[in-house]
Amino acid sequence: MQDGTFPSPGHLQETTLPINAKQVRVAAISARGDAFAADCPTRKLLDRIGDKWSVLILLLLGDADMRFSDLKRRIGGVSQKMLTQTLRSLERDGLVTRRVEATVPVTVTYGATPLARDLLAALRLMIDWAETRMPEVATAQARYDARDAVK
Amino acid sequence: MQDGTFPSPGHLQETTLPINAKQVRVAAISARGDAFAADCPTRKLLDRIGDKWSVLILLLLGDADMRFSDLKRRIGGVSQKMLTQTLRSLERDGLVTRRVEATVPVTVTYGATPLARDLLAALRLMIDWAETRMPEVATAQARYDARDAVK
DNA sequence: CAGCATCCATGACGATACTG
DNA sequence: CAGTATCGTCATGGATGCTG
Repeated sequence: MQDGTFPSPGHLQETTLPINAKQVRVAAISARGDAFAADCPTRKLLDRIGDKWSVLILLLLGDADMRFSDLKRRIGGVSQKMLTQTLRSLERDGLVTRRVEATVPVTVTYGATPLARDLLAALRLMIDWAETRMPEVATAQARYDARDAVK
Repeated sequence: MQDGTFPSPGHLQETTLPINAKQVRVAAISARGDAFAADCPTRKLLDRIGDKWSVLILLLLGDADMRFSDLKRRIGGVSQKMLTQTLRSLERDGLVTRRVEATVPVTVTYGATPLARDLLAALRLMIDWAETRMPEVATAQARYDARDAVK
């Protein structure tokens, strides 16, 4: 607590009066949401993007609306529980729409919202990087491990 | 803009264990690198991007080289253990450089590699989305929770 | 300053069984 | 078909103490 560089976490950014220059700087950044501050809600977004399935789901729904079973079939290794859970979270965040048709059995179709479509540009760039630069990462890992093994 | 297809680096391997025969077939059929297959190495990249601190670290190092203590000070809430651990992983992946100066006490400076700089474009787009669209997400959450509370 | 080693709580996640 | 409910496991990551 004596390092006191950041305002104590636990609450959303408050209207605490800046006392010194450092806090003024932090406050200025926070005006737009500072992902580096521990108490910024942006962290929640990173956590969401960071979970195991959100990105894959969004990428699929970015191409076309899909039914639950289609998503499950398309995403290798996802459990029914996690697919449901992740879809609920994405729906809650306003990134995914859920449409229910009262057929028998019931038909549920998911889609990406306009909000999600803007995010998709970034996600596609990310996946694109991952798929094209993967060999370089593998090479770097091999070299690191080799050097590590020698020692 | 979006073509819906990913460039094919053609890095299909059978090193990871498949879940069942059907998924093996799916992975084998897809001529393009398919991030949706359970055994695609791209998943590993997503996991890395997805951990709690990698993105924040990379974003900081994308702006300027930084020392360990600077990173720790700048990233709110990160523990020394996780900062070290994440930096090691990033270094192993060839995304971060580590330079040690034999001063007393020792000085360690981290930086982003060219490989990481290409990824940074995507990460910045992502953070930018998060920081600007956060209000819309918050609104969506509030509405979802309200509807949920009624029932 | 920049770590490493250890203990431990949390919760993310998978497997399984059941339902409208 | 598209879930809900429950249980168990395991990795993530925080707290703490020690070091060159």
